[in-house]
Amino acid sequence: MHRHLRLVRKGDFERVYKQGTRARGGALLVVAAPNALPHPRLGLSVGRSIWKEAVRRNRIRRVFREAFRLEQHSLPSGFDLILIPARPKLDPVLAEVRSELVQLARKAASAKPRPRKP
RNA sequence: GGAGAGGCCGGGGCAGCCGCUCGCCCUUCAGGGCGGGAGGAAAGUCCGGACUCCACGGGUCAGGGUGGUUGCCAACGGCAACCGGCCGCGAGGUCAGGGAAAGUGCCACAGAAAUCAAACCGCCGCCGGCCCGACGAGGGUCGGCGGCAAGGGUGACACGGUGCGGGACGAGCGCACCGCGGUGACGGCGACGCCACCGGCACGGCACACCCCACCCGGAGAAAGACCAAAUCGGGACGGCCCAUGGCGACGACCCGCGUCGCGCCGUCCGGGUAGGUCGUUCGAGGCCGCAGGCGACUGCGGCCCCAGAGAAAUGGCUGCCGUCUUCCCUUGGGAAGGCACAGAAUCCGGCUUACAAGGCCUCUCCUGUC
RNA sequence: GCCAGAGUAGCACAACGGUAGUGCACCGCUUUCGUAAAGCGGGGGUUACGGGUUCGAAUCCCGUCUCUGGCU
Repeated sequence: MHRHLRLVRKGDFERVYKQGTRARGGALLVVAAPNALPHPRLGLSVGRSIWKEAVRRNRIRRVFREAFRLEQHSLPSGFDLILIPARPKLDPVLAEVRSELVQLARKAASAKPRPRKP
């Protein structure tokens, strides 16, 4: 996907974590924050605690990215979305991730921003 | 046919659609076309280098590493060939494999004794007492003196082992063979091998205990480092304004007055530097093929090829057909379901180590059977 | 990317190269009307794993795995 659809800067991640709203499902944890752009942007965070092997973490990133690519027009526009695996040892299935992504992104986007403790 | 030893290959294949990333080209700046796009271990980070920056006059010491020999290599703790010990009938495997007469230390328990030797049970001789016999010969027993280290027993290990002779019993006391040590000749670049002679035998083990000897080693690491450079902050230079005729400081030798400059504001420029960006960044001790040299590791020459370069980090998703394995079903023959490892580049090379499904190949050894 | 440290009974920890122990926990007994505490007795270990040195290894050496921590 194009570079402008991705979340790149360290500052962007910190802004979303600080101001964003969260929604959790069986496979995904979505953090959403408005970005003043006419399209959504994607950020990924897959740490070593999910899988020890790099291959498996790459697999999760690729499935998440593919789900975002296929559903980007069904997502609420003007939001930055950070996708985090909801639990360790996740073996992602594309169809489930797609439907859950749309559902959780809409839920998070409509929720009221709630200031989190630093 | 069975049981083994050593080494190697492999890492599913072909298409279609939708995507990602890099390079080149076209472009109406929307995009389009063509080509490249994970590994043998990319892994662990255990060694060695290249490349950067820092430090640096030399030597010694300290600290760390290596440890049969000769070679290969940019270098190595890697590799090759050879030597020696141990294991295996063998093919082969394995070994940090220098020094224990430079010094220090340790060797528990058991045992008499664990290393300048020593003697528990013992064996033998002499002397004396007692007993049997007869007061003798001979024998038994107790004590003393002396000789011995063969046998028993302890142990992981006990001044070498086996045999013969010898002797009161014994003992390298003598001899033969083996082992050990020394000297010399010969072969080999060398580790070492082999032969002869001499010595009757002493020098237990542990340096993967400290240590000694020989050789090697400066430190940090691409988040190294170089360049460009917003916003903000403060620094410097120049110009202008303001001087409330005030405040502080400097200068005009000193005091008073007075004057000039600066501290203030604005503008321009300069250098430092953060976010961010660019380079380093992929052509290299590079692959493949052939010829030549070498037992080999490897080297030389010639030809051909360009083979990932991301950066909150690309190499993906879906589908069809074929291959292969397992299970099940009807049983010429097919069908269905499920599976097809270990694992993901981050500056780059040379090794080592570890992980790895199914399958396949080469060489060699031993046993058995048949011709 | 780079670099340290640790691994011993269910838990927390000991152990000059010479029979692996201590406390808590567990089981049984004593004590009590009963329980707790206390006392006595007992079980429980491939010393993370695989090799090597040594007569002998938790300890020394090499490799592997796991965990923890640090720098950036």
